[in-house]
Amino acid sequence: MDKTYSPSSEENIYQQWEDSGAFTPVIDHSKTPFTIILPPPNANEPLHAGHAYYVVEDILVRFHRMLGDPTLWLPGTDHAGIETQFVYEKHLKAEGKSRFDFDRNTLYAQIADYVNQNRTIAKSQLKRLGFSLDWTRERFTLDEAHNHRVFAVFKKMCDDGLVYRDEKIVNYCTFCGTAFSNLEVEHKTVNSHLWYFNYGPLSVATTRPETMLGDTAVAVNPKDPRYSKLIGTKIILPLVGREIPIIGEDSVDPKFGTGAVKVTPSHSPEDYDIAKKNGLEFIRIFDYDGQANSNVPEKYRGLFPNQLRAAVVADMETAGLLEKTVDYTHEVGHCYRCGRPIEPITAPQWYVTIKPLADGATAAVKSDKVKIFPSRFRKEFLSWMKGIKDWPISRQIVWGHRIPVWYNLDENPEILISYIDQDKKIISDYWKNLSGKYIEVAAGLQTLLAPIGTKYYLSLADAQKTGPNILQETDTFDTWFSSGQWPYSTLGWEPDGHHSEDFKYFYPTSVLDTMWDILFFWVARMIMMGIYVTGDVPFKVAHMHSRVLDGKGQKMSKSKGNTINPVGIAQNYGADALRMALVIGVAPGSDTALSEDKIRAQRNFVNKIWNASRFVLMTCDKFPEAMLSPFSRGNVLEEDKGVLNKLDELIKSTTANINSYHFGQASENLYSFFWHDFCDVYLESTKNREADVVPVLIHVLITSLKLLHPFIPFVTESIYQQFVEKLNLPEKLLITASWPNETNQK
RNA sequence: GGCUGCUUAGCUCAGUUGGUAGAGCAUCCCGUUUACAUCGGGGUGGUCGGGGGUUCAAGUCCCUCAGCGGCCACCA
Repeated sequence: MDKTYSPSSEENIYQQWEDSGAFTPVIDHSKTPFTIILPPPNANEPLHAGHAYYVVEDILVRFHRMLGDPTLWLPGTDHAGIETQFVYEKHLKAEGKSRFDFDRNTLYAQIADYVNQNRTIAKSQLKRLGFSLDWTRERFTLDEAHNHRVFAVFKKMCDDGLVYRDEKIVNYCTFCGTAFSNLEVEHKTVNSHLWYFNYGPLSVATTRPETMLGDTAVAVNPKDPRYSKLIGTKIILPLVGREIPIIGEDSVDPKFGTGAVKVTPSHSPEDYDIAKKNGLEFIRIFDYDGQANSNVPEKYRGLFPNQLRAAVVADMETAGLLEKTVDYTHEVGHCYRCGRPIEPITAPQWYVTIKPLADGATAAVKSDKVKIFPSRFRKEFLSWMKGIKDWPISRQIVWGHRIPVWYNLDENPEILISYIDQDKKIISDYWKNLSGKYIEVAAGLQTLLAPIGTKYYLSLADAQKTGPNILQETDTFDTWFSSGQWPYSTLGWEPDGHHSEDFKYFYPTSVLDTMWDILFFWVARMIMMGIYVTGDVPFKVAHMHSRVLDGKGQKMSKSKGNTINPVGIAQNYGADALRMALVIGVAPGSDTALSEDKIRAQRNFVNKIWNASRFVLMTCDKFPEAMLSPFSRGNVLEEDKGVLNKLDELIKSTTANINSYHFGQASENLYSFFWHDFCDVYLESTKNREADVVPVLIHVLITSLKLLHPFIPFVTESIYQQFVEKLNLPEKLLITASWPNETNQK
């Protein structure tokens, strides 16, 4: 053995594990399985330091494998809809192109190529970090099998009346060209202004002057004596000349601004509600690319919101109708992807009625059928569930599962179609003006926009029975609608009820581990959909692990240049050092600062284990006749009792700490025992002892290796192999060796 | 605005049911024919954010104040 541990052999060890079949469980109905589905990494970029936190799952999986449970850790990758398309569009931009240069099929194929390359990289990286995943069961969210399950569940939801289309206010990013759910909107504090506009008999205060062109009412509080007699009268909207009513609305706060609110139903969530309640007109003034449309006076058409704002304010001022401008700080929604302001806008979208699903999930969490750990996330979960809104599941992007509904164009001439024609020009027009060009339209199709109420079919065959000119919806599912079905889908749930053996045996899974930032996006959706589809929870425990920060406690980001490449670390210091550094002394769910110092310290620990083992092997060589005699708990000498008692405590505490997800404590105890109790004290004490110490030394070392193995699998396996050879141990691989029991009887 | 977490040694952080303060790194002294200098022995260093309360006993429970962070949220 070399004087220092070298991580260069780690890849060989991984290969040995994989070849041994240890990652693939044997289904045994007399035993309870232990199952984890890997949160599929996004297949759009190499892994980052956060992915190294899969180590939590590997610890659990290796622990249970050693306990003898049939243990499955199922790998996969996520197509990651908007995230991936966004990344890919950045590549396109670098080439001077954009998504508008391609028909949807071509764009999809390009992104698919890109993703396939990244999937290969991710797989090799996961292996490099030692994750004991069952690669024979690898999945991808756009696999045919997953696709057909997602579609079947959508159809089931339609049949159950849980799917509907509506043209509500949605969070729309005009740059990304798609709607988002509330979760994908980041609220940022913005220093802006309140503009006071004279609307004739009264004045309004607004943060969004540009939307006044779409005002269809002014609302006042009916109890406000200043305005109550104006209710029911009409005013002429400045700049536009349209007549709009003054209405009474309880939610208006008389103390804010002027106490009168301009109502823009198509561009403000609050105003949308007011309009629905009062039967107001909806005038959408922005198109989905963000430009002012033909509903505004000629001179404003084509302006983007910020340009329109300047123009409106200037014109109101010129008209003598701008009373004052006051500094005002408020929260504005921004696109979580591109960072631009979200435009609340009415748009037809597909929705899932969420209440029935949320009720099931809430009950499951309240009854602890799904335990959320650490418990503060349980509180967050329940309070979010309480206020949950219907889920907009459609996204106006290419990269994802295309929603499986089909339209007969001739039945729906008002469908708006964008396509690339034979001359490579983008045409955008209604079907009624395009009929006769079906083949060209279908070939160059980019998007279609079907008005609310458009008749649709849930299968292509059904649609084709009604006519020849059929197009599938171009919206895709929210990526979480797909990944929300990951647990039962990857295990082989089948819509026809003929589920796979895997599903029957491994579902519900044991633990779902992820970072807390996707508790609502993903964990909640999995619980809701899992219960709805299978009648059972998708996992019994949802464990939220820590967030990785840099050594100074700053969030890692490429722009800051403080990211850590986990594979680079593994090459320099060994995957074991990285793994240990991520878990040691970290409180459940808290942030962890990952510095190179910390990794180096753990590299030293790994080396310490290596050298202690070297010492034990040398002692074996010194007393070759003693090394094969078995360790016996019966005749333990006084001088060995101390270390054996501590070892027993360690077995007990490690087992308990892993079972209760206290990995930080478990690893700290292991570190402290091995370095101080075993090496500094006990090993030193054996240096002038005789052959009788050898069985004890071997016993304590091998037991320690077992306890350490879930945390630092490579070095422990590597050392174990030396002993297998020397002592001809019956268990040939540490990965499948048995977890220690307490042995020392006091 | 609602909810939630954090504040412990110079730095990064542990401390699971309350019982005389811990680790790693850094620092200082000593040590190398020794399994390991990616090491060993020893030391310096904290009135556990402030205040109050419960208790025989509080870093640990309760209240309050201050600072920092996170999540959620349609108030013009």
